[in-house]
Amino acid sequence: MRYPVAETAEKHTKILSAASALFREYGFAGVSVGKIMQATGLTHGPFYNHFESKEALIYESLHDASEKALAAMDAAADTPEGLLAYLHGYLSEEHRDAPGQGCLLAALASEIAREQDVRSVLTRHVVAMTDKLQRLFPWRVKKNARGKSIRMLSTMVGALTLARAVNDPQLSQDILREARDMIEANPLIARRVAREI
Amino acid sequence: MRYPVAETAEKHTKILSAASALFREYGFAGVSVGKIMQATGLTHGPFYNHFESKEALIYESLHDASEKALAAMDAAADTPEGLLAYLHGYLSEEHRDAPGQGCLLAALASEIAREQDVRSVLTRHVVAMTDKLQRLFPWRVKKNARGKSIRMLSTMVGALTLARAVNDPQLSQDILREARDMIEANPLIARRVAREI
DNA sequence: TGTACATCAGTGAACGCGCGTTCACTGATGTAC
DNA sequence: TGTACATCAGTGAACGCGCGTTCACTGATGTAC
Repeated sequence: MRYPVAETAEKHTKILSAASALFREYGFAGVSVGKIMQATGLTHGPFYNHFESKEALIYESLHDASEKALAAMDAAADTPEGLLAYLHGYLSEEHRDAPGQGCLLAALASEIAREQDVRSVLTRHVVAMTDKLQRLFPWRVKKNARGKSIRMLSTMVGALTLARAVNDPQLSQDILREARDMIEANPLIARRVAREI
Repeated sequence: MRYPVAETAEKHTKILSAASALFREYGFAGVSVGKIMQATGLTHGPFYNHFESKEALIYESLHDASEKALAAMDAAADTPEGLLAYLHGYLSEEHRDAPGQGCLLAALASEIAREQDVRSVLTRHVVAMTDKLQRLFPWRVKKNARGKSIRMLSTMVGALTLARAVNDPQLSQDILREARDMIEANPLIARRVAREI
């Protein structure tokens, strides 16, 4: 039967966001088209009314997740203090325990490396994140701001990935704490934080 | 037909090493039992003469890869200079382009995080690597050696993962170079390296 | 040392299953008049 | 404004395929005598 146009568009975005959360939580191979459609309350058939293939959905949902993440970063981190809070949140146990709502780099980078088609989306995401880091942080006045933001992003992604993979709760906590401490050990940040207190 | 005992043991290790390379290159879900057996020159049937299940092979091959990696690290990095060379190798383009022969953390951490059974193997690997780092490096005399080695491992894993996922060759190189520079920026390492030259 | 035979890893067809994808069908919506 | 009908997203059975796993069979090896 025919359905209202508004509902159709709504379902499209529901599929997209269900897919992007499930992919981050279980990986591309770990989520079937049927599971995604089930999460939106539909049967698996009409998936192909919305997307050309699972591959196309992966591409679109990553694009969607990237834009949402960057927008959220903009909203939260419009000041150096806000960015500091954002970085703390990134390296929090809450973020570690909710990969479906979290960073797509930490959740999917290794799987994306094997899928040629979606690497460009991830590349743009990495560039956008390092751009934001160097634009907002106090260290922007220093030399090699881009390099420092790349180092920081590497540490963040690595620490979150390891904190998730390890099954010793204490070690997991330690990994996150060390990465947080490292960020705050930046002299310019330390000065800024001290001023706040 | 019956086969010599020596050959049987040899085939067992061949399956193990083929599996551990293929898993790191294509992920657990990306490699079938048939592909692994094909890589060892056998048909898929006798797989179950050697291993109880694919799950059991994953566990055993990770264990094997971890021990080999730690042994190689021991052999290469028995001096601070050797360790420095090892770290350079870790963050090299050669390592980036050969995930099948490379670090299991960078290749499989996110997938392992989803497989409860094998997280203990990865946990032991992380502990062993940070232990080696803090034991061998000049910074061992300073405070919080464990913390610093955790930070270093996070940066290494994150940088290698991102360098592999990104499809811009220049950006990929920059990520690796920044991580290398970061390691050398450690004051105690810088002093040591300067003395070498 | 030579012979008879039990062993058991490898063979390859077959299994049930879940996957991505297709398709004939349904029927309320939106449109033409 | 009311009626007739074309549209098209959702339904759910079905497809071919590759997966992990099983199994009856093979036949050289290793062993018992």
